[in-house]
Amino acid sequence: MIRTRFAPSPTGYLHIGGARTALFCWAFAKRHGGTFILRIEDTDRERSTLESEQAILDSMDWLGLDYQGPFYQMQRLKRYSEVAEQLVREGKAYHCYASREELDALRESQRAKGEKPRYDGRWRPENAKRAGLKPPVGVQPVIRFRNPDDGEVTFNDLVKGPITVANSELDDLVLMRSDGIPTYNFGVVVDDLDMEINTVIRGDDHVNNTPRQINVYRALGAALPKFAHVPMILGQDGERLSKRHGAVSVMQYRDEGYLPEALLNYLARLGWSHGNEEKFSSAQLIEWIDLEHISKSPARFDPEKLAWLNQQYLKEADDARLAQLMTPFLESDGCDVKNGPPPAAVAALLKERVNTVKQLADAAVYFYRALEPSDELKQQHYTAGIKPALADLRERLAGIDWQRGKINEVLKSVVAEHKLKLPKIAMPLRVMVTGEAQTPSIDATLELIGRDQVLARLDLQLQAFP
RNA sequence: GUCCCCUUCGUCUAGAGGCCUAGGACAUCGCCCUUUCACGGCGGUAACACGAGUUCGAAUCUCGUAGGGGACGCCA
Repeated sequence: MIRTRFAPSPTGYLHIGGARTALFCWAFAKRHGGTFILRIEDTDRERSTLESEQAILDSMDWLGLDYQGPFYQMQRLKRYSEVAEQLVREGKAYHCYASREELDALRESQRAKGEKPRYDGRWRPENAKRAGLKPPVGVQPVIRFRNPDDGEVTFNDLVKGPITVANSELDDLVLMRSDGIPTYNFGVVVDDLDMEINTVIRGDDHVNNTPRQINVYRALGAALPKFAHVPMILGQDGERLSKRHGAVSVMQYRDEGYLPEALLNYLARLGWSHGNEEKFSSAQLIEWIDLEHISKSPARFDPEKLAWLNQQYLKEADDARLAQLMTPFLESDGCDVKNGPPPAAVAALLKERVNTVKQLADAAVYFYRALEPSDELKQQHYTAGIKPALADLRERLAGIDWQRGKINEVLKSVVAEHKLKLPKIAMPLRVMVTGEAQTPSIDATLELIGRDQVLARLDLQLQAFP
């Protein structure tokens, strides 16, 4: 039985890199009929916030990644110190009284000498004894793990293959801080053990932590989970993704009118592949997901391809759903949606011309209120000599059955009688009614806007004609 | 600085020694469709980082170089 987990720290919104990791964990668990756990790693009291936690939960929800939990590390404090004390008793960990200043100085001098900064083991019992170190009074010690001095740690990463690190590269990491809260490297191990996580899928940035954690597992006499480290997502410039790259949080994509299934699909395809498949559902992802096809190198985030995918999903999305998503945008733009054309019909007409729901709403505005054409458009399309034909058209539109086919007939006959080409009259008509030069086919557009509105707008604009 | 990892079109990738004169997708360019703009259809440009090996044969294996990323906290 596969058990995976996603363990974000609530120090910020859920960003797309985290979302992708969560997606892989989720899909992999589902693929094997296993369990996917959400664990909130809230041991950083400085930076953890309730808002962040909520944002993470909301994002998971919006993406449809269902989980068991959430579990909170701050509710398991007792358990960590239990395990840490046990390690101390067994001589596998020890108390360290070194001050932060002392450690900073140590690191700095090491760096200056071109060495890898690392704790020197000064409070290891035998060293402290030899040096005659006595625990300073009133200082709360941290608990450090006694890392093996020799040998090396090798593990077979399910994505990257075998990875080996010499123990001489590792130092004695802090397990428990002086305030009794576990550090990340200790918390994960205890939790993953207690929660029986057997497949750890997480970001690339944890590769270097893995050997340390493996040593802790061993000290605990525990069996190792399998590790799979997925590469990071980079910005378009190849730099680590950050706010400066624009939208990086899942919520932003929701707010800009992306569909969760599109984001999920894009994220899945970024750094993972199933042959040449580009567009696939979560169900298909679950069926196909495997760790072998996750690429080893970081991928750049491409907003254009996401936009394209979103458009693909938009095209086939249910009109009523789109109407619902689009309405708030419209209303905040001052449109009276209730008294205008049915938004589902509007969405149906526009959805294959836009990339996002927000764009959909932007494109729908003229269905709900008149937009004044720009001077440039007027100049371009309000040509001399065309006014009689337009006036004629206006009169005929007033008397027909208001439906697309009839509108089209009138249009054609006016064009014929005035010996014009269709675009010659369709363009000014379009601009007059919608204020724009680019809209869906004019008959369908007119039909939806409604006769009263169309006539009123025509009357107004006809005055502006030369 | 030290250690770990990575390297196929601009981007995401297929590729697991001969199927590769390297395939797909986004982007880009051109044509078609067309009542504008889209959608759609067709076609084009474009890549195995470099250098040595191994092999009858290498994008695929090995080594080196260069470049990129990551980690070195009482952060996660």
